[in-house]
Amino acid sequence: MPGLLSNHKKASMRLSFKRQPFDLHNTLFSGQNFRWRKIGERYNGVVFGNVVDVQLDGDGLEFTSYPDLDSIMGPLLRDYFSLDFDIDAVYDSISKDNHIRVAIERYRGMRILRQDPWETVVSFLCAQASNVPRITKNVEDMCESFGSEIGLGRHNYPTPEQLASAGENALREIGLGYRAKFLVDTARCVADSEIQLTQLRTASYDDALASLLMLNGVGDKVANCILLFALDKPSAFPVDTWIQKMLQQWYLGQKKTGLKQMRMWAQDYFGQHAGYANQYIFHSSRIENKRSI
DNA sequence: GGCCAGGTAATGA
DNA sequence: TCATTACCTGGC
Repeated sequence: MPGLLSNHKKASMRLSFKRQPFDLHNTLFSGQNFRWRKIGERYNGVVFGNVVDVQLDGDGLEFTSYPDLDSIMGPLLRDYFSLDFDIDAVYDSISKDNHIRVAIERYRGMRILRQDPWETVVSFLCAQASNVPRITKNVEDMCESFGSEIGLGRHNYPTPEQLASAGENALREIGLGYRAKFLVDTARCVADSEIQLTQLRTASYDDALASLLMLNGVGDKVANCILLFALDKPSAFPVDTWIQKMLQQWYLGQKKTGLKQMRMWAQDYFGQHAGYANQYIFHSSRIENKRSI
């Protein structure tokens, strides 16, 4: 159903980007965010409290938004999609060997989104020991049950206050399992301003990591996802089971090292944009694995 | 019908 | 510090 928003807004807006590679599909479906849906040639998602509908248009991104004006959403989406980010410079800096070069070549243009900190905390608390279909369902159910309705059939993430007052049992009822307690505990911390997530954008990597680790249910992996996808920490390097396997296969062999040690090794090896290397290794390993099943 | 998921916290050595 | 294990639930 293309033109989903056409009853509400006829105008659309186009954001151009300067001939840098941009792979919209793999950006939206590489496990950074779980709220985008492919509808025909277009992508429908919820960002900044709006239902947004986007499509690639040559070297530009065409979109419509509801309820806010496109002119307000334009700059926000330009930032969200990192359209002005010099991705080629990053490729140069992380191209340390053929493994990573092949991964980059395969998914050239896949970008790391600059997401809302709170939403990213919630997403990756839901993601632990789970899988993409289930995470997607959990997140959507949570938004429908506890988040405010926008219209066009979509809801916002619950705010920290909404999630805290929902309570652990209600979250278990919609299938979050043991993650329910982590979500409620963390929501309370944020609602009570025991942690200022957005301020962590200007903190150092080490300080922001230490702050996030104080949240119940946030360990090294989840914290690094939040740092990379929402808190402007390009060297963040989340080590999950996929990354672990690939690092062992490509670089470290089977010798046993702790996950944190692997993370630090990779940050040292790939440098200040290690997070981009992580995203390409993760995505290619997942696609490869799917093919072999 | 099991096994294992984009982990973490709580144990016990 | 390091290795184990319980924890919810649902894909596959």
